[in-house]
Amino acid sequence: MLIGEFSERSGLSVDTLRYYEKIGLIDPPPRDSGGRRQYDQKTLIWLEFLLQLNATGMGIKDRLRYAALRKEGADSLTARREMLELHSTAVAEKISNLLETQSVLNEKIDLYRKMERGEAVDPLFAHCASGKKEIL
Amino acid sequence: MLIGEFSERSGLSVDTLRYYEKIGLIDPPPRDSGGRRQYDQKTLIWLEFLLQLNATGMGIKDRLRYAALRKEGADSLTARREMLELHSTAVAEKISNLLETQSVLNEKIDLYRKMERGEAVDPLFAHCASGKKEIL
DNA sequence: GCTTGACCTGGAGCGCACTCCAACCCTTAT
DNA sequence: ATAAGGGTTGGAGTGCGCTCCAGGTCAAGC
Repeated sequence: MLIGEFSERSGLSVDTLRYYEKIGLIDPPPRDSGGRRQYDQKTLIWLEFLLQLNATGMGIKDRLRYAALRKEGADSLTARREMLELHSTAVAEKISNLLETQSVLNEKIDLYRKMERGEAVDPLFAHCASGKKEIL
Repeated sequence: MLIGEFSERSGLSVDTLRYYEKIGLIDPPPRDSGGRRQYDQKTLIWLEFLLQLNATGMGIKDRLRYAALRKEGADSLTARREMLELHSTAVAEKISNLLETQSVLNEKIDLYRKMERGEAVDPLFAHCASGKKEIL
């Protein structure tokens, strides 16, 4: 599979693919007679996993580290598991933060609805005589 | 309250505070006789809300837009509510993506545990005669 | 044989969100 | 009076993660 097709399948731009290769996230694939990159299915699967790490907020440096461990082979199994466990904890934390903040957001939305109906006044002005002006 | 104290209370660096002022996220506070910024409690509350938007992945541009609406006063109430609703939906999506990816992560961790105990073989090599080398 | 279009390289540029710096000014304590 | 420890400014620099570009090569179809 040439880079164009690989790009479509992975959802990454051609430039990004070459960039990932340059920085070492994916191995340089073999080339065809004309010097063009020939990607295979395995690389796609690997890349998709990388993208999931990415989607959960793992930065390039850590993905690089993970990729480097993977290249070391079976010896790095435990190290990789530990990395993933750490990351999983971080993701869990991120999720709970998001949940918490989302409830703040929804409370604010409710407040706004009430204010729109004139049923509430901006809390930042609740102590004032006139509750007309709002600032939240 | 001077910028140093405000910085500590908000958890933002002094530089970031001045940066936020420069780009318009927070209003220029009044100055004391010596030209030093004097922050008040309200700004702190507002800033904390901004930080929550930030924590849920709202970029500076959108926070700027929200800040601009807020400056318009009560007229922008509905617009702001709509912004928050959109954002809340985005956050919900983000949460569900994270949850999904987290389960992928945990499956992988389990697989690694099994591989470490020799109870499993790398799926990418399951079709091979020798399941010794692994690549996941 | 020529055009078209996808690929190649190295390197520059970009947008975000800060972060740091030099050079200066005030206030306060000694 | 002076030195320390805040504060001020404008502007440059940083790190991340791409993204774009010029100028070139190659393969396949008409």
